[in-house]
Amino acid sequence: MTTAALSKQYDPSDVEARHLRAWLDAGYYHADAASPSVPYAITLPPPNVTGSLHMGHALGSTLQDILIRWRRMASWNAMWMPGTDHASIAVHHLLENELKHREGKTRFDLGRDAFMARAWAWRERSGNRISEQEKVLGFSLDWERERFTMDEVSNQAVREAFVRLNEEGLIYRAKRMINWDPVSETVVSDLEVDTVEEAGHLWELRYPVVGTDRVIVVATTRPETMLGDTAVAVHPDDERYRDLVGQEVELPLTGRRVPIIADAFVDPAFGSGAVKITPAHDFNDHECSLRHGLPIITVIDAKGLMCDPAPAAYVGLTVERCRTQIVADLEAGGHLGEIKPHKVPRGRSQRSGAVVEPMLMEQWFVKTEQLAAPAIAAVESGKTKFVPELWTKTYMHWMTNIKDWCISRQLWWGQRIPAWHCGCGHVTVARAEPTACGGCGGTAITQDPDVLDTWFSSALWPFSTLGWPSKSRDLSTFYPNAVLITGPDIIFFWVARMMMMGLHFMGKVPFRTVYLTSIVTDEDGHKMSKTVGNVIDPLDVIHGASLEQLVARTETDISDPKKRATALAGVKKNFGKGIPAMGADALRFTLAALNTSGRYIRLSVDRVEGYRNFINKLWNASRFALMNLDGHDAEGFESQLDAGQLTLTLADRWILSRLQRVAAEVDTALEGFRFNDAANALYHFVWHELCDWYIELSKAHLYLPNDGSAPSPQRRVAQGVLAHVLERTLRLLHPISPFVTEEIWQKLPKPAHLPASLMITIYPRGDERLLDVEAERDMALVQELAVGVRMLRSTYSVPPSWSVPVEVRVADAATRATVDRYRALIENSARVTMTLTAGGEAVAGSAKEVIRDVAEIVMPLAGLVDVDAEKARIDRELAKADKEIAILSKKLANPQFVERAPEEVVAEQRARLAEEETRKQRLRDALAQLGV
RNA sequence: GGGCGGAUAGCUCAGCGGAAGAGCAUUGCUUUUACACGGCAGUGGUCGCAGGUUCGAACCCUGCUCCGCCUACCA
Repeated sequence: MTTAALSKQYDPSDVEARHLRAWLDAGYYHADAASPSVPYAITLPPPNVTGSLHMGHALGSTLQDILIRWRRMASWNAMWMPGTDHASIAVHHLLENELKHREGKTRFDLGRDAFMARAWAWRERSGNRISEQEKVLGFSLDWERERFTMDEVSNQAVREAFVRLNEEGLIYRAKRMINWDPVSETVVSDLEVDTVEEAGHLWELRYPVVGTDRVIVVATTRPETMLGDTAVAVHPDDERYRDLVGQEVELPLTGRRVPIIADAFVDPAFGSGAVKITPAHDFNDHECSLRHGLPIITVIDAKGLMCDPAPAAYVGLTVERCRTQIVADLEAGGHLGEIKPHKVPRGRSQRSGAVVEPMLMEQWFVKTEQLAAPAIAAVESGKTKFVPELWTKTYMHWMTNIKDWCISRQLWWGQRIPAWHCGCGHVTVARAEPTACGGCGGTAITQDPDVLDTWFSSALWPFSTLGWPSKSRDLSTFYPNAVLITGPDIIFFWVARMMMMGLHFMGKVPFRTVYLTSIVTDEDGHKMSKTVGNVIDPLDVIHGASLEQLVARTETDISDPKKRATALAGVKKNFGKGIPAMGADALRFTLAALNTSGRYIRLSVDRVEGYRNFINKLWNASRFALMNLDGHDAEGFESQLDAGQLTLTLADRWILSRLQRVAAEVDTALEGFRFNDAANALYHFVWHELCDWYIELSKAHLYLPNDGSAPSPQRRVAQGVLAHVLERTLRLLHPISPFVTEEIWQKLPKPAHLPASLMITIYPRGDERLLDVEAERDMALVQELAVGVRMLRSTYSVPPSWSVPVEVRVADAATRATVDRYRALIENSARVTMTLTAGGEAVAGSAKEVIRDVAEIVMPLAGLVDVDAEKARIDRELAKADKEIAILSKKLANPQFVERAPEEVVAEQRARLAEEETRKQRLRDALAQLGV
């Protein structure tokens, strides 16, 4: 055997690279749309080409790969679609930042074409880096199909969808209040704005009422917008102002006269009960202005600077500076009332961090009401299900309150809106660039400068990746997808929109299940962030990284010196010892095992180390197997096992039965997306059953000497069962940890008919017919007795070398027969020699352990027993028994329980009471024998 | 303001109507030829609080207290 090939500690570095290449070369990742197998498709949420993969990607993709590898092994036609997203605004932000810091330029200095060239170069680098990382993590994506949201096929799909929606009247262009990002100089959607409460002030402005000596006081958090005020509003029922409604105020600083109006949206209890109305720069005010036909005066421009209709003194000031100036000027004029500190909800652009300015602008919109209805119905009827189910509510809530979707962006990196403007005012929307205006026939037409919201192409992704609008074989085979796995943060951005577009264009839901992953945080529950210095990079976990490397990278990554300092402090605190290389398998196993239905996964290097240890345990169990499989005839053994021709030991029968159970458990768990249950079931099986018990017990047979040239029959069976169980276990583990399992599997002697790779073996399913209940029951007794003896040995510090004689008192003939039959197993694993008795005499100076109501272990330890310690231990046991007895007796004494509870429950409780009473008696005897 | 979650062993979390579980940490013992990234054996919990439903509640219902996350036009 090739024992020399296996090192004591598993080293993932060369193993992973080797199998990765082999799988790719063999084409195992590819799925054929023409395959007769049942399709199972997943579309990878395309990562943004903004950089590299983070832990959130690693989690989501690991879960997807587990499903894909599992289904592929279970003979489904499993297809996993890779791709990347152009991430319009995110890439803009990134490149524009770089431009600003490195060259001191804006994108406008550079120009559209040059900027696009840079963006393409960036996407090339980032896209390649991402796919390399995905390969390193072992993700079995169908690379032949790799796509990009801005490739030619996707562009075509986008134009087709836009044109159709336009023809159907579901796209319109209108001047609306929108959120404006004055740094990126583009509209952003409501979803791209984070509202945070920031400390600010509430200023009271005193507006004189025309023709009276009265003053109406309005409260505002944004005094500078008073330059664009066109009314003052009060509540219609507000007694204080009723007589003023219909009159005018004269605005300070501008001298403009504006009306006092009554509108029910005003809350009389807030501030003074009077509100200044700035229709061009506030959502509420704008709606109010529409109700009252007020003029709209824009005083803030696209760069966030005060502009023309404002008095010349303010033009060109930033909003903040203008605010200070206005307050000073108002005060000078005696128009300022009280100033109070106030928490101001302030919208900030998610990407640029700029304070978002509500502005009135012409934009393109998708009408969502009609599109949302089928998307709501599909979830209500269960055509698409959310897992965990609680997300259904989030989706429904959004969908039923959906607003029209603003799809235009004043950016360059993205799909250009397929609309051409003409001097005649007509807008021509077309799939291909038109040569003439569709209205007047004139040729002086120009394409709309705007690009589409990134999420427009993403919304089409589940079918645009399959060739839509062409009617491809891929489309008919792989649409709808089986499942979508993504983070809950993009339910609105993406999931909802794919549902709408999928149902609209394909007539079917895009996926049957939406599985929402947890969010990965650091071990304290904080979001991982470069500037905090708590980011665990998946590649660092796989390949390892020294503290020096982490520090160096942080230094180059963060240009702001202040942020760099906090980031470095974080890195040093969190990764003081660096990150050991733990391999992709360990990381994947960790992510699967920690993925509960909770909302967060607190990840730490320590956690991964725990599962790295598990991988190492598996490695060493395999190493042990390979060291002891000389002469093993896999082919012959398998056929004899199938034919039931083998004489199996209790341990053999038990582990084979347990294998069936764990296979069934894993199957059920994966079926229900309970990845943690699957991972934990395997962890427990490998470590605490296969390693702790089966391997230990099998040593007695595996260490038997070869009888001449041939191994002894007992040894052959032990070899066969070990090899068999290990081989099936590797298959079960493969979807979670593909590399180490493939590596071991390749080395394991196995029947010739098996394929060339573990990846394409058949996934084991638990077979109930192969369960051996009797073996499991007997083994449980063996384990209890062995553990009981070890406990006594440990308590009394019996040297490991001393094979203690013990008396085992058994309650009945059946138990006696079982214990007797498996005597060797117990004696071996507990290093003890047993005498079986029916009970009886006290043995002076002995320690005793009671095994339920079936047996007692008496260990004679003349002179060794610490009477006080033994008494304390037994007292503890007695207290437990007494407590149980009290609860059970009370229950059984309750006539209503006996009458109303199901018969089997009552019977069970009676049995337990009897058991506890026997146990108690034995414990009391033990105490009496101690002579205390 | 509205909505949704969470509160279970020192930590992180499973369990979600019929005997309190795991991993890590911790305490002994242990370098025995698969593994010290190991082995063996322990310690550790009136399941946030208060009511209710039930023969029976960590689990279902109500209220409360903390803690998260979405979401919203109190200027």
